[in-house]
Amino acid sequence: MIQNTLNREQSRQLLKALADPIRLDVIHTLAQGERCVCDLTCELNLSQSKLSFHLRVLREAGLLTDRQSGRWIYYRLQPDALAALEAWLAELRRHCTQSAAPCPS
Amino acid sequence: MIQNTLNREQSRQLLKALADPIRLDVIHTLAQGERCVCDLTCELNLSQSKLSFHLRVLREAGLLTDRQSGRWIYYRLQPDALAALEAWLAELRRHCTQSAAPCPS
DNA sequence: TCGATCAATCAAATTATCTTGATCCAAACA
DNA sequence: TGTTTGGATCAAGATAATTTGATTGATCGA
Repeated sequence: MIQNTLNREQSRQLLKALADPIRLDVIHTLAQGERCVCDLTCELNLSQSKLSFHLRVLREAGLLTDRQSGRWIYYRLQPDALAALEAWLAELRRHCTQSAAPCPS
Repeated sequence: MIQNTLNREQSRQLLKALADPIRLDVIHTLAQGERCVCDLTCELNLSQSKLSFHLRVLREAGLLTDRQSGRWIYYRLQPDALAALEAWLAELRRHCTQSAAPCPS
């Protein structure tokens, strides 16, 4: 990921992709290292097409990349995407804390 | 917010709450400071019940707090929630980057 | 080449989320 | 007290996301 400031739509996609229990499981599993799809279906006990659906969401959000080797496809995490989201959050927070003056009661 | 390590469910709620364009608009508006609901409906051009729905999602995720003054209800951002999510992401990323050894091709 | 395996994709069914309009409640003011 | 206003909530309908099972294409081994 070249840019480190996400636009609104990119950050929204990342947030949405992460806001799902199954996809968080995938993320946590891949945090331990690269896996092929068939390993993931076993470890996470998911049907093939279900996993494939969630992998696509994560991939399209930029959180995962894949590579093919023979008949297997390996997925791995893209920690840059997490870093970018973190930076986006930090930026948002920076704006927030500047002017927190309450309205007069 | 007392704890600064979110559990899985809390972080998922935060992520989901933020993953919506209208709610991001609300967040950005409140980043400029506290507002009452009627101001928000004007500024964001939303119907009363629609805004109310989204405010509830944000409030229940811990991103907003409200206070009543007379017949108005003022909402304000809870930057701690953003900070907590940031910390959660950082922690996740820390786990990721440790063992990124790819499978043998 | 044939059969088996890995994994993406599609359509249909299910489930979750959002929107709309109506109703209700509390505070304020006449 | 009666009326108005700000805002939450509810039920019904609309839309979006997820799940399931079937199909497809590619790769590999026999």
